[in-house]
Amino acid sequence: MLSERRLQVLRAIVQDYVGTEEPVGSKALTERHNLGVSPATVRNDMAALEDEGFIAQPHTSAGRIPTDKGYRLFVDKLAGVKPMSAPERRAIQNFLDGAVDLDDVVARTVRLLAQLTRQVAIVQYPSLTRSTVRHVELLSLAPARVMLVLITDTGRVEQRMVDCPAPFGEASLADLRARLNSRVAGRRFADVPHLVEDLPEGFDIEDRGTVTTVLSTLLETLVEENEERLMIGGTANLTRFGHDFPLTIRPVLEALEEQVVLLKLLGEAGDSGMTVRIGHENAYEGLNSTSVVSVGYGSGGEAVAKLGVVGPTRMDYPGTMGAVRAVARYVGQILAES
Amino acid sequence: MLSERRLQVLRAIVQDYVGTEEPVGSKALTERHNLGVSPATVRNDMAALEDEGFIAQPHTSAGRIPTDKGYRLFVDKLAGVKPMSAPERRAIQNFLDGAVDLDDVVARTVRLLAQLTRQVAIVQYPSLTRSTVRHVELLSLAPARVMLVLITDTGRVEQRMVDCPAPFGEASLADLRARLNSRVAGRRFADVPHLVEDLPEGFDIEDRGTVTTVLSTLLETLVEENEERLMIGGTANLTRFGHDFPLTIRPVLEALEEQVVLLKLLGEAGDSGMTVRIGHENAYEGLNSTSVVSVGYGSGGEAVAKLGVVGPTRMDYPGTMGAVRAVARYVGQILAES
DNA sequence: CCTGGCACTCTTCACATCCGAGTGCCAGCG
DNA sequence: CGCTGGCACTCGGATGTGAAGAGTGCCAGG
Repeated sequence: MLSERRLQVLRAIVQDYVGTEEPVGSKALTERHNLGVSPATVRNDMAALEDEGFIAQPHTSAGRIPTDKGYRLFVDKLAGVKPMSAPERRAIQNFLDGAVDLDDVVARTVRLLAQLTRQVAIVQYPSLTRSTVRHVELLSLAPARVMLVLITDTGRVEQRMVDCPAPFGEASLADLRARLNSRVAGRRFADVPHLVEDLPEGFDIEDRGTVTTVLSTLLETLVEENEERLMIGGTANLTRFGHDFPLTIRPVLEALEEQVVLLKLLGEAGDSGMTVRIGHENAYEGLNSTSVVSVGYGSGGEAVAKLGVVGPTRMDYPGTMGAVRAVARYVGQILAES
Repeated sequence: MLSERRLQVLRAIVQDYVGTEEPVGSKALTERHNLGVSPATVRNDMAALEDEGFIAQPHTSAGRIPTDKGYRLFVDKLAGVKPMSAPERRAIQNFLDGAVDLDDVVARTVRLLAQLTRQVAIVQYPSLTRSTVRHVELLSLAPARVMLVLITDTGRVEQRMVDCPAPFGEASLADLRARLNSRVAGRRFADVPHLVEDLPEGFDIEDRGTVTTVLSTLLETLVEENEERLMIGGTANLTRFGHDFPLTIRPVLEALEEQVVLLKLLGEAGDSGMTVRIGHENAYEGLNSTSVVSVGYGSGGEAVAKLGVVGPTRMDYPGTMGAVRAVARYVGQILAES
């Protein structure tokens, strides 16, 4: 086990490196932090830390930089979450309060996160399956064409066109709409499939085909992989990434374009509490030089989606985590109000 | 006026520079293009072209590169639009045909454009005001809470929450819905404002406030600046931008985050036909080292929105223009079908 | 008007050098 | 036993020099 001082040395290395972006040497360390020991002692500690794999030297005669393992220890044991200041919290709230609809909430959240953390922000739309049905609407656009609109309690609206196998009268439509809503309104989307199972049975034989078609479109919309959407922002912050620019940034931009990758990324993160994935802990190779900080947010107790940021492994973890947590909290509040 | 040969020299310079990304000299030119004259002659021509401002030297003893003015001449007079090959056209069509809703169409279009041109793609959602109303739906979510849903013939759906000044009965709602639709269905959104002007007058005094509120929300939704949405993609292509990376790419990424800037960008482009804005022709400073190729697209004769790409001024103009035009054409077809 | 020749200009690259930050190790001290 | 100062060593980054090469402008001659 590492001695207390060695942990302090590691903490100091992480903090300095995050601040300066340059390998930090023993002398600089003793000067900037009063560790109460000489550079030589620190050098011994550093050698030990390097043996354990917490820090590394870019080349023989340079200072040390933290490894992914070093950051991991730092995040787990050495650093807390830095709470937002009161003015910051107020600013967050004010900014989010101005939103007019869900798209706007998400868009504002992305901007906010990107600005606060100076990193790339990712915000997932509230999951349908984890939300509650507020209303299901059916509109007849043509004799055999129906538009299906799902509305959740989080304000999300999803619509889908349905081509019916047979013309569907206005009366039948109203009937279906009423029965459907009486069954599912107020219920969780996840429960919808078995709530509507036997619905077609109550209809005339000639309408049954259409009812079935509408329902299957409804169920399709709820399939996990279709229903996930997200928004990203702050990609301009990637330019502050580091020195070996094109090589690092390229795969990150590519990853950000692949919603599938991002969704998986957020999906892998723990369901409750904040998750920090550092460097190679990320399954996707392009993100091996980044860290992802994510957390679930929700209107009530349960998380309905996640949000987070992607930044260089060399990031201000306490600050980032503080910002992410605070934003998630306020977004949850906003959603609960609407 | 420039002689025929000098124009050919300019064309050759543009083509070579676009291909190699390196300043092109007189000797290389005569070798790669059979101009039928010697390097010395070309040198004279180049000197003339430089005097006129079409090309420039990065430094005294280097080859020439085209200036914005040079590209402009190239695009206007020297190059055509390179049509897509048959397999390419088929691929475009296949790819777009798979879309399930408007969001999907737009998302696929962005991907497609980015892939074809290897540049950053921007696709605007069909403008509300330039589309036709298919249906206006009103849903009662709570006694004094109505959801307004607008559906266009292009498949776009916009929803807005309305807090009513007074409870609004289901009957009144149905009444309003019917009257509203009979007035505006099938009409252009742009005409909606004066079509509904006197609508409140037909209602009981106690409902009139709510009707007015609903209508004003409807009109707000149509205000130009609110109703424009767009999607971008292919930002990873920015990494192939050039050498002086961070400096060029940063402002571009920033511009791409500012939807306002992009909308203005597309807005400034001509309404019909393809527009190419080269380097400093772009009003927004951050895009001074990029060119923007854009064109309107629409389901029928008239353009309902625009799409385009942003790339380095050093781009393959004929190819890019060909891709942009082809994609716009097919998107129009898809929208018309839905 | 075109051409070959020529002197000139600059950038780029390779190579050599120097400097300093940082290290590891060791002997000595508390 | 752990901490310290001292010291030799390493290596990367900065700086400088020189040669090579690409490209130019200009001029005299066809």
